[in-house]
Amino acid sequence: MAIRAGRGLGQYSGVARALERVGERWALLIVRDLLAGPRRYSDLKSGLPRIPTNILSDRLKELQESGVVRRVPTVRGGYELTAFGRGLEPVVVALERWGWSALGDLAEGEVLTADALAMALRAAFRADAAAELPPTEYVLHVADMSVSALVVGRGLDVVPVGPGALPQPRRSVPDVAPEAVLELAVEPSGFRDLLTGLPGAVAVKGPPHGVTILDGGSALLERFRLTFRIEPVAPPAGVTDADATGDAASVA
Amino acid sequence: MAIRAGRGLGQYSGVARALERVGERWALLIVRDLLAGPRRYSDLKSGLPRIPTNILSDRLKELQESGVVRRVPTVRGGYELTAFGRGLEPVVVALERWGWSALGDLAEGEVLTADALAMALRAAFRADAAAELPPTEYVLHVADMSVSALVVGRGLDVVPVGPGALPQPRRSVPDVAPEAVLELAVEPSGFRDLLTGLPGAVAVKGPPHGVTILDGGSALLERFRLTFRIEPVAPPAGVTDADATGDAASVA
DNA sequence: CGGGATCCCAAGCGATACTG
DNA sequence: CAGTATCGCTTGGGATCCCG
Repeated sequence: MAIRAGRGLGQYSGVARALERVGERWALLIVRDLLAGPRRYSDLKSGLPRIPTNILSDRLKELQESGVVRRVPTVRGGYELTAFGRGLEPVVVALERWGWSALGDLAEGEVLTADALAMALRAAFRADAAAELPPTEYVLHVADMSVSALVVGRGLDVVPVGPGALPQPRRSVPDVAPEAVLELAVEPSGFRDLLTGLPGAVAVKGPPHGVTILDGGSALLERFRLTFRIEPVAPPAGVTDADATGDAASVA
Repeated sequence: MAIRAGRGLGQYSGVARALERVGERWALLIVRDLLAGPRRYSDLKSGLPRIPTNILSDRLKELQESGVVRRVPTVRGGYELTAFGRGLEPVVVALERWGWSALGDLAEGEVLTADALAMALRAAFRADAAAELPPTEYVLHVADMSVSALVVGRGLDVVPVGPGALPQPRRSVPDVAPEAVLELAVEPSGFRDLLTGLPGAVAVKGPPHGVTILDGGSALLERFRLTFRIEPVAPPAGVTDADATGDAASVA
């Protein structure tokens, strides 16, 4: 048990305490997926293709000991966040927003999962802008998965649709029928531009590359872009050698 | 290139990109300290007593390659955050707030540094409450170090005072003379209660244990507690055994 | 068949020593 | 003071195997 002494960061600090609990590799990605709802072991594994199974098992055990994750009693292999674990949402959202500026292009072998998509939408959500718009449902199809985002007032509820596991009935927004529905087919490459682009650009240039409107008008797409937007923080500047941040692709 | 294959998380996601850049051990603690201002190698080393020097060297190199950190040209061994790196403040603040709920007591061998203190104050800052209070300076003495927090309207500027390195003249708040100054001597143990306690408690019970007013009245202490407060998110509940998971100190 | 546990190897981390 | 070099140990990665 003297091992534990080596693990601590030796700091009496909230940041250090947080990192001791969820700072290990893969831990916050597991939390990200569980923020979308309860998941089974195999769901987590398939959503995180590069994680070795023993590491996933270890992390889940550690996260349970930290009080971040608990097992779902009724479901074999089911895991969910505790209230304490759900408190990590601001952390994950902040990471998502910051990392967005360094997203670059889809690299080979990288996956885009429904849970990652859901978190991106949560991080991009503008409650202030949404509050002035009528209740709307946005359905996004990316590759082989789909997510539905229901926006009512300042509330947002994102649920993965399709092969997602453990269907959760809880909708955190009031049960109102949306005034309108926008349905988009999005290429993984166009997904970044969809959330990054400036509002108003649709009216001028139409949908970004890789985005097709399946249902709804371009006015609804504009509404989407007012509701969901991630402001780039600052370019990863000052890099001496090449890094893979290919944000130069979008020629202005 | 093959190196990257092993390191990458294989996810096209902002969270994954962020973790690939600042998810390594110690990285976010280095960022935390640099958020307080430029620091020299030795400052970072002494603020992070448990970090091996080669790891500090490696992390600084990696953070420079990621565009998070740059060297201060005029100072030997000086480092500072880039604009991109300063964009991590919401991440660090969110971690600080969450980790605060799991802070526990000061464990043996743990240090409380001025930079950690400054980040705690930043995370605890309530701009809404501060906006309705007159400009105030708060000086905290903890162990052998001191920090000064100047609050003007919704603005906050925290500077470590004393043996801190690279004195930075920049004050982000307007240069107003504070209407009042509160000076506190705080034990490391009392520091947590000072930021966690509910407002109003001072009037009833006086200062928390381990907090002594050196200058200013208890009304100013109440002002402090309105201005700086970290709401606990939720207890690290649901743990099977004691909540001492992660720390070796089994002693209560 | 899904949910993990066990191996082995490589890479990362930690402590110390050493150099410009 | 600001790192680099080296070494043993711990951890993560990948494949396999076991158990219900």
